[in-house]
Amino acid sequence: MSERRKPYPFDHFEPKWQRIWDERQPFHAPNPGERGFDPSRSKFYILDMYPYPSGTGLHVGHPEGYTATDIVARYKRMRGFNVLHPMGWDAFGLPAEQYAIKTGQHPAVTTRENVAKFKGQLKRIGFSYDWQREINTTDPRYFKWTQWIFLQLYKSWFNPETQKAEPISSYTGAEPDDVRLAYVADVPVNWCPELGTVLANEEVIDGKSEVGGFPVVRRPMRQWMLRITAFAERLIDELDGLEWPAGIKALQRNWIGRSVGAEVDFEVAPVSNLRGEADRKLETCATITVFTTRPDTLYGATYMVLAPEHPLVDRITTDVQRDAVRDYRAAIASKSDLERTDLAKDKSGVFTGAFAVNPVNEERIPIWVADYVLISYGTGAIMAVPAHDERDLEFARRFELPILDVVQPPSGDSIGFIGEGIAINSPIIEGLPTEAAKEKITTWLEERRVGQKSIHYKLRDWLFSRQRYWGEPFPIVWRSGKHEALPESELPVEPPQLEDFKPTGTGEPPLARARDWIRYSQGATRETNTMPQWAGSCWYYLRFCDSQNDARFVGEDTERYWMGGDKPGGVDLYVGGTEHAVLHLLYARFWHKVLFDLGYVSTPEPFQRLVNQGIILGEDGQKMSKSRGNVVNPDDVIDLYGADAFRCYEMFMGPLEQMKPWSMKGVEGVSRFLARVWRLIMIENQAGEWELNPALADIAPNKAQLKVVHATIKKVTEDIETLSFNTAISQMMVFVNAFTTSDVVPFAPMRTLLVLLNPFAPHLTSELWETLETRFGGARSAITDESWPAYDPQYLVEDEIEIILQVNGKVRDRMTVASGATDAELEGAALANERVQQLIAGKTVRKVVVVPKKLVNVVAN
RNA sequence: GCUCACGUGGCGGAAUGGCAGACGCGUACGGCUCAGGACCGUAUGGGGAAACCCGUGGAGGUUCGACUCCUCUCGUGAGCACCA
Repeated sequence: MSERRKPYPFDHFEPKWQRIWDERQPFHAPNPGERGFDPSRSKFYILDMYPYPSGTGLHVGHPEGYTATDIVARYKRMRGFNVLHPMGWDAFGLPAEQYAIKTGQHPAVTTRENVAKFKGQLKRIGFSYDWQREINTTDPRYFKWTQWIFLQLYKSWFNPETQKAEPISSYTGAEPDDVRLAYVADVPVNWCPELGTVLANEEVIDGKSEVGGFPVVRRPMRQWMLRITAFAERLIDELDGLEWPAGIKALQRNWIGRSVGAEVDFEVAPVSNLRGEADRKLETCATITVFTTRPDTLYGATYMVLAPEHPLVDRITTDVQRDAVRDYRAAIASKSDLERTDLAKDKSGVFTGAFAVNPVNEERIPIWVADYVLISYGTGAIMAVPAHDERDLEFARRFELPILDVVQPPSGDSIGFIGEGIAINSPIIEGLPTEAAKEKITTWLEERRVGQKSIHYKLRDWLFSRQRYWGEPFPIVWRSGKHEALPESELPVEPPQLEDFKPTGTGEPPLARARDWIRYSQGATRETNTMPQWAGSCWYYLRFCDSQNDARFVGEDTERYWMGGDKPGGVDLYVGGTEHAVLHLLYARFWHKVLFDLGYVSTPEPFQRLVNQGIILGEDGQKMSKSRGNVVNPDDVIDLYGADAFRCYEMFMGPLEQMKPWSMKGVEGVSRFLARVWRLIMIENQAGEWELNPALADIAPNKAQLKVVHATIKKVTEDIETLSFNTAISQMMVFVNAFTTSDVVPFAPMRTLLVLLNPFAPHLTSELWETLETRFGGARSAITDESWPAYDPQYLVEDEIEIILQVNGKVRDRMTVASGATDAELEGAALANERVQQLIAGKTVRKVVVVPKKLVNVVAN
C-alpha cells in the first residue's frame, strides 16, 4: 500500500513549529516580579481539568476541551492579555497502584512513563501551554503543600458566630478536637473489600464502587473526616454569583440538599397499663426529636418512626416487643445498602410498644422502627403524616395505621396530597395556607420550647482517608492514642519504600507494613492512612500560579495577580467534563473557602466561569469503549490529517457543550478546508514542490472581498468570546470560498485570515505567515506576536439591501431598495409590488408591518 | 418517582421573535486527468410537469409574524434516588 498523499505538508511543518515553540517559549506567562512581566496587561487565567495520566493515553475526548481553551488562550494573548494557561498531572490514584500490585513495578515509575506519553501526545496537538508551570501531584515538591493545606484545616475550626473558618486558637471550648475542620471519627464507612479501602459517599454508585464496580458494605471504622458540612450554606448561597451552567449549579444544590423545616420534640409516654405490663415503667422519660419540612402537618402525625440504628430504640422498646424489634434490627443490619434502598421493595417495620405524645394535641401515637427512615439524615426519626407523604401512606396502609388529612388541596382528594393547600383539622393553624401555617406553628412550638425552626442538609462530612499506598501521607503522628500535627518544617512527609503495595485486607493500610517508617519517635507513630485522590486537585489551580515556589504554596503577590483582579476574580475560564460536578468542583470550592477565610487567597470562589464540554461518541453513535471497538486515537487522526485538522474538526463538530459523534469523513472535510487555505498561498510546481502562489498580489481587495473580510473578523471574534467555535470555522470557510474563485488573490486579506485562523490551526498559519513575511517583507515577526484584528463596520453596511415582502406572514417576493429607505417608502414600495398587488386584490389591507432593513408584512383579508 | 438538558434534511449542525436548513459530510451530474478514494464546478428538505402546497417530535396558545416565548404531551439523554 502506498502512503496516502498529504493534501498539504503538515507532516513537515507541524513538528517544525512544535520544536520552535519548545525552544522559544512564546507561551510562557511571566509572574509579577519576573523578567518580561508587564503590569499594564490584564491577566486571563484559563484552565483545563488536568488529566489522570492513565496507561492507555489520550482519547479524542480529552483534547476537545483542551482545544477550546487553547483557542481562547491564543486569542486572548493576541488581544494583549497576560494569559495563564497551564497543564499538569493528577497522578495519584488507583490504576497505578493496582498495576504496581500486579507487576511489582513502583507506581512512581508507571506514573513517570504515563506522564511522558500524555505530554508527548499533548505536544503533538500543538497546545500552547506554559510548560514551565507543569505540576505533578505525586511530586514531593507539590504534595508538600497538599499536606500543608491539610494542616491548615487541622488547625482551624468553623466559628458559627462569624460563619468562617478561624484558627483553632480562637476556639474557647474545652475540647478543640471536637471542632477541627479535619477530625477523626468512628463512623460507618463505605468499605470496599475488593479495593481494600473505604470510599467517600460520592465515590459509591448504587452500592458499588465508582472505580471497578465492586460491592461496598457499611462498616464502622476510625477515619479522618473534613467538616465540609459547616460550609454547606455558603457552598449553596455563593453559587449564585458564578457563571456556571445552570445544570451544574442545580446538581450541587441538589447534592448539598438544603431542607428548611422544624425540629419537634415528642415526649415518650410512660408505658404503664400496656398489655398487662402494669408494673413496667420507663426509669427516665425520653424525648424524641424529629425533623420535618412540613410542621404544618403536625396534627396529621398518626405515628412516629425511628431509624433502626436510632440510639433510643433500646430504651423505649417494651418487653413484649423486645424480641421482634431485636430481630428486625438484626435483619436490617445484615442487608447491604443496595438492598435497603431498593425502592421497589415493600415497606417493612416493627412496633416498639411505646407511644409518643404529640405536643400540639397531647395525642398518643405509636412509635415504630422502620428502615425507610435513615439514621444519617435529619434526626434519624420522623413524625409520620400518612395523609400527605407518599412513603408514610404506603407504610400506614401496610400496617393499618390511622390516616388523618390535615391539608385541603385546591382540588381533588386530600388523602395522598403532598402539595401546598389550606390547613384543616388543625386547631392552632386552621384555615391558613401552608406557608403561613408553617410559620405560625413553628413560632407556637418555639414559644413552648418543644421545637424550633431548623435547616438540614443531605451533604455529609467528607471522608478523607484511604487505605492505599499511592496517595499523600497525612502529616500526623499518634502519641498515647491522640493525634498531633507534624511541624511544617518536616513537610513533605514522603511515603515509605515498599515491596508490597497490596491492601492488607483487614482495613489496615499498606503503609502499616513499613515498620521503620511508622516509628516516628519514642512513643509516637505515624498515621498510616493516605489522602484520597481528590486532595491534589483541590488546589492545583493555585499551584499553577507559582509552581516552582518552595517557600510558600503560592506567592502572595502572584496569587493576588492571577486569582484576584478587579472583576470577580479567580480562574476566568475553566473547561472540563460534567463528571466532576459534585466531586472535584465541590471539594475544591470547600478548600478554597477555608483558605479564603484564613487569609491565604483573595477570592471566596476559585472558578468564576465554568463550561462543560460534551462527550464525544464513537462513529456508531455509542459511547466510546474498548469493548465496542469504536475508540478513536488522536495519534492516528494526526498521522492521517495533521494536528491542525484534528483541532479544527474537534471544534467544527458542533457546539462545545453538546454530546456528538465522531466522523472521520468530517475530519476529511475540515482537512480539505485547511488545504484550500494552503493553496490560496502556495502552489505545487511540476516537480511536486510547494512554492508561493503567483496569483498573490499586493493589490487592494474589492468591495465584496472587504465585506467578507470584516464580516469574518466580527464573527470569529464574537464566536470565540462565546465559545461558538463551530460557527467561527464556518465563517472562515465562507471567507476562503469567496477568495478561491478569484484570479488574483490580494495579499492583505490573507494576512488577516491567517491571524484569525491561528488559534484554530496554529501550525499551518505559522508556516504560511513565515512564508508571506519572507516574500512580502516586513518585520519577519512570528504570527504569535500579532495583534488581533478589529473590524470596521463601514465595510459591512450596504448601499442596497434586500427587503422581504410578506403577505399575511408568508414570504411572497423580495425587492431591493436603498439602505436609507424610510418606513413609509418601504410600505409604499411593498404595496406597489406586483406580487403583493395580486395577492391582496379584492381584500382589505388591515395592517402593514415594516421592519427596517428586513421586511414588510402586509396583512389583508 | 424527582430534577435538568435536548428533539430541525440521508448525517453533523446553522438561524438578536422576521427569507428555516449557513458551513461541512454524503449523493448526483459535469470538468480536469493514464487513473482517482486527488482537485475544480453545478445541483441537492419533501410533494408536484408547473402554479403552488407541505415542512423544525405532537397538540394548543401569545403575535402581523414562532425552530425561537407560554401551557400540555410524547420521545431521547444525563443526574439524583425512601433526604421526611
